[in-house]
Amino acid sequence: MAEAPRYDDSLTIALLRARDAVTAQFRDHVGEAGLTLQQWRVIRALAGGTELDTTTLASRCVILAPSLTRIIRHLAERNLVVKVPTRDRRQRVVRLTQDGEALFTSIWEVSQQKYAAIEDAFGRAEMRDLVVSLNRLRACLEPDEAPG
Amino acid sequence: MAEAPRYDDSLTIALLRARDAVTAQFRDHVGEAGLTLQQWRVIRALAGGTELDTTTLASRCVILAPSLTRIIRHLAERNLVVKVPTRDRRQRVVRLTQDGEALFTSIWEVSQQKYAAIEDAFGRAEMRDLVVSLNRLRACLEPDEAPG
DNA sequence: ATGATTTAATTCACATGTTAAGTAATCATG
DNA sequence: CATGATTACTTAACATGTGAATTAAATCAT
Repeated sequence: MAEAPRYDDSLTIALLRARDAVTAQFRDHVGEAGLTLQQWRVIRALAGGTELDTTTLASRCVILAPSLTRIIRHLAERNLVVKVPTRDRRQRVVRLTQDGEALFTSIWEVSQQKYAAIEDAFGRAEMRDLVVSLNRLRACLEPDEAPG
Repeated sequence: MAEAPRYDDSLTIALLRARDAVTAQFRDHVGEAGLTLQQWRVIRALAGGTELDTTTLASRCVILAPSLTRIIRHLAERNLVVKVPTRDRRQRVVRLTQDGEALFTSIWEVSQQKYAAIEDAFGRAEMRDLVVSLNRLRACLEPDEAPG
């Protein structure tokens, strides 16, 4: 039990709290548009006509496949995404509908402003360094990972 | 739409991925003991006879109150925690049972080893800097927060 | 070509995340 | 001491996180 790090100093807790603090900056705005943050990540990944399969979407949005299945079902029920036919019929490739693109546009600008506000508060260079550091941490722990 | 950050560079995604990578180091070991990572955070916060109310636990473990209610119910059903009587009967103060302390002990040592392995892989100084940076980020975004 | 294997998603079951509403105990005040 | 406000939790309802099992389609090895 000798030299346990103070609970507040633990990397796990620091990551959790930082993530909570950052996502809190966006949750209200995205929520007013009727989306969860996870749904927003999916829509953002598909913006601009991008067509993606479930596996790629899951990787880019950091959402597990079973969750993504449900999220896509929700978005499809609201006519925000549609399935795209594919050669390999195991794959589920989706893209945004016009409604989906419009919803993206209506959220994107303010979302960028809020991102910029975080940069202003924290420091642009510090933020760049932080992201680099986080990505290096991930690379250390997942040595054999294809770049997303 | 001009100068959107590349998706991989976004702070949100970097935080999500880093968190996933770090928690993945612990999930299997904690899971073999029959605990989720959230349950483990609660047990860790209570280890050594500490008695805590729901609000303090929620803050320290970065778990929302409704989730904590269920987690404590689960842990109580398994006889790992018990309620402690209080003057203010609105509060729910809990502590570990003997079984709970024993379970903590059985997990803690390996957990520390895994934490040390992350430090070795990433660098001790870099990790200290990263945690400081994450906590500063949180402080920037939540200016009026009492220290946990 | 055909059966074994692999791959891509989905489904299932249970746990947690999240917001809003509800409940009971305490506090502040007249 | 009565009562309205506040506090500490809990419930409820729905969405996502997570691992295991399942399904369907493509690929591989003969």
